[in-house]
Amino acid sequence: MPVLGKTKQEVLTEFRTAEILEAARRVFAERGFHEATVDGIAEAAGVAKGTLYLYYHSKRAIYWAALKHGIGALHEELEREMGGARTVAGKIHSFIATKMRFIEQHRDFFKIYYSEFGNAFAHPTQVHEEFRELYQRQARLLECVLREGIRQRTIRNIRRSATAAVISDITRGAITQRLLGWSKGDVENEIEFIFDLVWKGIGNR
Amino acid sequence: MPVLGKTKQEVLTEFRTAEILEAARRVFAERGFHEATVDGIAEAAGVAKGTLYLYYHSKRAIYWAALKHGIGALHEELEREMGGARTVAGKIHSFIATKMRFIEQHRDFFKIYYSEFGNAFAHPTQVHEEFRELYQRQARLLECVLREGIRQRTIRNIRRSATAAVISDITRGAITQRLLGWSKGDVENEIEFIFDLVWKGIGNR
DNA sequence: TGCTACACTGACCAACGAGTCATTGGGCTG
DNA sequence: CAGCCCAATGACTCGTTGGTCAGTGTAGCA
Repeated sequence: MPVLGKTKQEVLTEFRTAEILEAARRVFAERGFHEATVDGIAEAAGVAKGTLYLYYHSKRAIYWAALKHGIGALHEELEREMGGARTVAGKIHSFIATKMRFIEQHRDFFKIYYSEFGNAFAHPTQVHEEFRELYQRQARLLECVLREGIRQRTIRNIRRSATAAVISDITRGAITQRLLGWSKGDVENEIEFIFDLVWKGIGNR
Repeated sequence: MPVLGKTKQEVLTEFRTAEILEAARRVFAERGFHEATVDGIAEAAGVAKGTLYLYYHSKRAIYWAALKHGIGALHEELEREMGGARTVAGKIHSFIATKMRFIEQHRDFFKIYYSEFGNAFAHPTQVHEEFRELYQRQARLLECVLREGIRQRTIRNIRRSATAAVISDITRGAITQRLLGWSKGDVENEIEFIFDLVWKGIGNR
């Protein structure tokens, strides 16, 4: 009997799902998709292997769910933060800053996310397609802002989609370097540095 | 008996090695490290599996050798092309252009190279360390040019290493997008576009 | 208190693939 | 031409792991 909009089963499913996803994120981040074992995830989640298969039909499905969940959370945060900024420069700054800060809080997720770029070369199929979709949704946030900037003449009239890709790439690159421990130093400094470079690069004058 | 500087054995080893590496590059590029099988590589190379183990002691060793070989070739090309350019702007343009063009000729290698960035998260050890070394050797080529530009005042006085990383990242990003088929269009256009953005971003004025 | 439903368990299985090694055969030497 | 050497072979071993399913225990109900 459904009470308060949720049956007992729904509540349970939600709880287990969250538990498993959280463990999966940790294990996949630490070992990568192939080196991670389903047993390992089950142990980290504190359940038996069979239980995982009650909620996800395969190892890949678990991986994919963890990935999607993280991307969703990031996207929401980006929309919120960019929406809060008033100027074009502010929105672009916000994109870079939000993404860079989010990572410090969610290193595990980002390791999965970025390693998926590498893996994407190997799976030319369904998952790959869906991953691209999610990635480009982010790029589109930037494209909108760029369009506005060009209209206002604060930004030179350059190819929007290519420019959005470049901004994404720089941010992604900086984050990768940090995750690999190849660059340290204060995040906030890095944010300002990147924004400055970008803004000089795309701005009018 | 060594004749003309090479024994028969050396010639054979060289031949087999090249043969195997070429096949490995193809197979790893197509399937990724884990999904590729040693049997598959052997078949592609036209030899039996046992033969591979006469020349490399493990699957990883083959992978690593293929990766290193490609990085070496790219580095030589970069040095040559950048050395040929006379101005600072020319050298930076040359870095971007050489790398982007190289890819069109060596897509297989690049797929391995870039997927290694993802994999690097999982192997925090020896290989990872050596990979970083090779990556940073490339960044150093850029840093040198940046130093010169700053001295000449053609480039603003910005953090050299971070800037070098950014230029690498943009190029890498653009290449990744092409490899994944997410961006098409003429390579030469893309080179100009990226160079323009970079130069506006780092230049004085 | 007895019964049922079902979430959960973990021993088990089958497939797979890295790495081995006894055997082969072609080329070179004497 | 005999005989040896050793590169090449590929059937085999054996550890690993994704996925299964018969069995267990407990919460909730009558």
